[in-house]
Amino acid sequence: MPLNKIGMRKSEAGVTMEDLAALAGVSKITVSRALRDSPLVTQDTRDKIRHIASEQGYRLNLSARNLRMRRSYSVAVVVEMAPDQSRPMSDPYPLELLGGITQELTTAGYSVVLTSKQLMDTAPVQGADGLILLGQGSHGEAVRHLQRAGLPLVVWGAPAPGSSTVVVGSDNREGGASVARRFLEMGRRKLIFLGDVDHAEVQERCAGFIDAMGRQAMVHIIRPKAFTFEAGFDSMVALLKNKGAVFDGVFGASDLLAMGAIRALTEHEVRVPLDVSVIGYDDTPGAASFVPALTSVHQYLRDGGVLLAKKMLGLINGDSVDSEMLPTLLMVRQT
Amino acid sequence: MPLNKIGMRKSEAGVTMEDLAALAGVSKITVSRALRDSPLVTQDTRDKIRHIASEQGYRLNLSARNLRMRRSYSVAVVVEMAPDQSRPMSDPYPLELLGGITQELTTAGYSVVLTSKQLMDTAPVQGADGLILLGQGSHGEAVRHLQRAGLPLVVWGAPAPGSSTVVVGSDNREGGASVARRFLEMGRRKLIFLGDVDHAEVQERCAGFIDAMGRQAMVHIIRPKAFTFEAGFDSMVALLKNKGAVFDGVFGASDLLAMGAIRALTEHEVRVPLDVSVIGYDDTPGAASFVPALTSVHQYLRDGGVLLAKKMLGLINGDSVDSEMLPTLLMVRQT
DNA sequence: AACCAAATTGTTATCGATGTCATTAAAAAT
DNA sequence: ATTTTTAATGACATCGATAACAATTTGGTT
Repeated sequence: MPLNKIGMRKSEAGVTMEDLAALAGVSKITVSRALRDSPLVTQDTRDKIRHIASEQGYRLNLSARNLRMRRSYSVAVVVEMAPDQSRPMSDPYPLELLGGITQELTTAGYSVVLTSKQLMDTAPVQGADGLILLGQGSHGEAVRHLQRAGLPLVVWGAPAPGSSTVVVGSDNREGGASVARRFLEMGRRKLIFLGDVDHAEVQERCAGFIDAMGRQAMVHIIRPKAFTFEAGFDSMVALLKNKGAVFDGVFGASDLLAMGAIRALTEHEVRVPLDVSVIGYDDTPGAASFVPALTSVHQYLRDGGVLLAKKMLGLINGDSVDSEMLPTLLMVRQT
Repeated sequence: MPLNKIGMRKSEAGVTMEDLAALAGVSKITVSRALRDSPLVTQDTRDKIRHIASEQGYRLNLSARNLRMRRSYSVAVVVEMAPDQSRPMSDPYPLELLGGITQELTTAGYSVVLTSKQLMDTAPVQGADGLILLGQGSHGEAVRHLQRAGLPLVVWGAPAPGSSTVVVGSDNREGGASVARRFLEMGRRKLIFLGDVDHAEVQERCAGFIDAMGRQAMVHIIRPKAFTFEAGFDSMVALLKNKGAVFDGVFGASDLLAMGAIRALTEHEVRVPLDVSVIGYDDTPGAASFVPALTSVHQYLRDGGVLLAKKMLGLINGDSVDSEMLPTLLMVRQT
């Protein structure tokens, strides 16, 4: 081990396996084995080496290991990190997904490298062992472009019919269906679906909603462009102006849309939920504390993140991996 | 260059500088220099090498470079990624900060590695060249523990008086002051501050608010524990029950608190902003579309992220770096 | 033409960890 | 006691890039 004049480890340079080897009186390969719990080394020496290592504050040099292993042990996650109204995933959501992803991947010994679409051609991304895409939908050129790179790829969102891309998402179809069942239970038969069905996930919610409803109710679709409170408010005001429109239930494709709708209804003397029942989607933190407390479809986003990560590890590992949808839960509250 | 039987580059293994060197008829160090735009190599050979590189789809092996450079060129960012009501930063915010950080660091050639508090002892974090802490306040044992590690550290939040930690945050004091000025302008003199002043950032907002107000107005402080809509609603209801309380302005330490307060006021036949004016903090996406549109203090969080990153690069670079507060902007709307 | 300075390019060693194959020590079998 | 197995450890080469220094070429001078 390199020593300086006063017998200390040379500067802050960091302890290497070689240093540990010298201290333990073994070769560095033995140190390597010991630290990796290889059965090729005696329990005794293993313990001794581990002890010295922690004593010396040894840290594995990832660059060295990764170079040798010809792997980066890192996964790049692409998120859109600028605010954008035209998204159904309201903003807290990517963070929860990220939480799940990070937990799972880090525990498995991988680094999670954060990027945005614009930065995808940079070295850290290209060197990653895999790529997770959040938020911008599962189809579109972005995905196709990425697949060409040949990297393991997992996407959050709604699955595209013909595509072989591995997609993880919450089961929007079933989520929509659960709302339908709730309305039926409550005897609501003239319903409004509020949301931009051009968006894949919203389309699923709508489809599940209508399918489950069958011929038991009428559904009218209104398509605001954004997913905001304001959009919901405006759409509902417009609808209320049309005296011919009669309805007793509104399904908003996002909580904000639903809240905006409730506000509009209330201001027009329509009582929620007495006259009209309203259900939202996402179960945003605000939903429970809204007045009246909003009934909403909850998504297990942290679990979604964990699952995304598991699929990614599977792909990296060469397993065959399928898309998977997570269950949702209808949180019944006042509306 | 290693060739296989049919004269192709060996498998997917990846092109190395050595391969490029062989193709260009130079040595690999020349390739290295050319790709780094070193002035030590002729324009001609540089062009030739760059051309071959892109033709071959060459990618720099970061592990190899980092090993050699004894650096990781990565910065770990610690975020709390589970939802938590006791935070003033409402959830979208970390994401915007992350956006700014990622943009700046990635552009500077660094990877952004995501972690949470629980995972801070894992290899990717320990190997990082620096650490950015978001959200959990600038003081507390977490920071002290981290500083012991000797890594460059930058924190988002309110600066602690005696501490030498580099802190970046938005100027909560000035934000509070801007609210005070607005109330004075509107002739409001009996004011309520709504927020948990135990929290450092909120305390600053409150202090700036009261200071700027001077003796021109009375301020009564109410301290809900959470930062939610509900907390604001409940606090306000409690206050309204107390018939003795007279006030014409409310400053909420978060938009949700303010919105909750407005809701409570409205339900008690108090007109906003006619009878009572309400101002929030954060300028959440929902603020502008709230009905009535909420006046709120806007923070430039993306810029904050960029600044955090710049400070970090400075520290890594050995520069002396100071804490810095970002300006805020009062978005005057209806309330 | 001879020579020196500057501009280019190349050689060798190195970063820290790990796979391969060789070697030694210990245990088991004859 | 000697050979055979088995277990434990070690020497060497290697991953891909770069710094330090050496070698070569080029151009300009006298």
